[in-house]
Amino acid sequence: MREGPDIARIASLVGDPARANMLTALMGGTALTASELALEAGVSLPTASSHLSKLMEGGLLTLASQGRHRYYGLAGPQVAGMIEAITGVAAAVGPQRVRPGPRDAAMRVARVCYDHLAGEQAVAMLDRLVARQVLLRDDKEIRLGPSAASHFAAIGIDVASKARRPVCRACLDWSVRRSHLAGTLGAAILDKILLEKWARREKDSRAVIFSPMGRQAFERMFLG
Amino acid sequence: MREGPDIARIASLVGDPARANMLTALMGGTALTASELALEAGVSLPTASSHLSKLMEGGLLTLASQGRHRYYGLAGPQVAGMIEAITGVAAAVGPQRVRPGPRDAAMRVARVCYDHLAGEQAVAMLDRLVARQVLLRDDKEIRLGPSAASHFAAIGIDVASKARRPVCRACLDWSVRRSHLAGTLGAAILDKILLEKWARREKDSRAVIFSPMGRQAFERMFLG
DNA sequence: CGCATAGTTCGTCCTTTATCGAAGCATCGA
DNA sequence: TCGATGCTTCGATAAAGGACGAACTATGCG
Repeated sequence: MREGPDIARIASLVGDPARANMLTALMGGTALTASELALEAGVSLPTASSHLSKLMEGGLLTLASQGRHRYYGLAGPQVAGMIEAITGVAAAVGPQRVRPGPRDAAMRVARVCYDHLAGEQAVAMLDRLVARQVLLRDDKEIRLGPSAASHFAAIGIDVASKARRPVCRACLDWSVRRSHLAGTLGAAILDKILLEKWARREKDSRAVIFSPMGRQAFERMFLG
Repeated sequence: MREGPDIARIASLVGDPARANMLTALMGGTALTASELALEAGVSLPTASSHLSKLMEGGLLTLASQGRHRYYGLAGPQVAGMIEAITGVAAAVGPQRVRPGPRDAAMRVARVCYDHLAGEQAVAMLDRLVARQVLLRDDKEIRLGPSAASHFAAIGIDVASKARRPVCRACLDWSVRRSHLAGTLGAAILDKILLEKWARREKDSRAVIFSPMGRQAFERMFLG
């Protein structure tokens, strides 16, 4: 009964625990089926289906049907950004969660944030790239340094801006409370990490686990 | 029953229409009393009071008691950023609101976004400052240009970074879908506009109305 | 064609919570 | 000290919406 966009409608979609768990799961970047999301949210299939249709109707999800599988994914970076913003507030406002647990510890070290790497590793990487002046940062803004093109070309990443999306963007890390690298460059680096099998995705989690070899390679490449 | 920060808890706080209206009202940047917020949200005083204590408990608001008045305000820029992010998704997802109305038209032109200016005017200003190289922008990142210090000093704004907050930050405008200027510089410019009485705040709204004289002065200063 | 798997729809139960009137505190002004 | 105003707490009511089992639809496989 007031102005502007219907913010309560969107927020209440995220405000249900089952739906919040689904959205959080989808922050991993890969689309999931209804059954997987039901498991993830800890509800029955019918319940999950009902939630999913609400999220669809609200425009927060996209649906890709492949045979008898229906893959649900986040509707876009804007939605992902909103989830991260809410996560940030939730983390800042109340460490009233007890039991950090081993799952959370791994998440703090390295995890996927929609399409790029987040966590302590990612924050350290950005710090190092800035210290070496591959990237330049003024406060929270990041841009490419003079040596960036050749530096990333050497490891097979083309830094020439192609998409409408910014090449590098700062993304506030909810666990460390400092920025890590997002944007197409952040996404490309995560691709590289997984392609080279330096790390693997933990099943049913956003956590990213580096192998000992992979960690060395990553550190040589980005933290050296 | 899963990982990380309790995002559903925060989102459900914003997910109630009455509370959403209150938070939207507080995006104006000024703290308001419980009665004002009750009016704003269209609910009775007891109902508003109940909502406010929930928002307080959730850590989204701060409270300043002055005599028998109790002023509620947003807990900080992080909360404001979250609200803007949700607003952005809501605006992108569904222009299913009919009746844009005169209120909304004014809002699109110029409005307050927590502590800085947003809307078409603000977007135009940022564009112009970038074109004149007072500010430099790479994609979505903004930093000061060489002439920035002297340029802003001339109109009484000290650009030397003092607070922990970044001097300039990009903030995505939900109506125009492009960035405007936030950060301490954005806040200082809004202060200037109101101090010089180039514009006034519309009562009970985030809209900012420029006077004819004020508009000229503003354009001379920032769009010239 | 028939069975198995993936998913949605329907009907019903039940918890959650938003709402307001009335009464209770607290602070100000005289 | 005594109203008056601003706000909160209490108690009762009503409505919204989340949960699941059972039945239904659709796709794939043999």
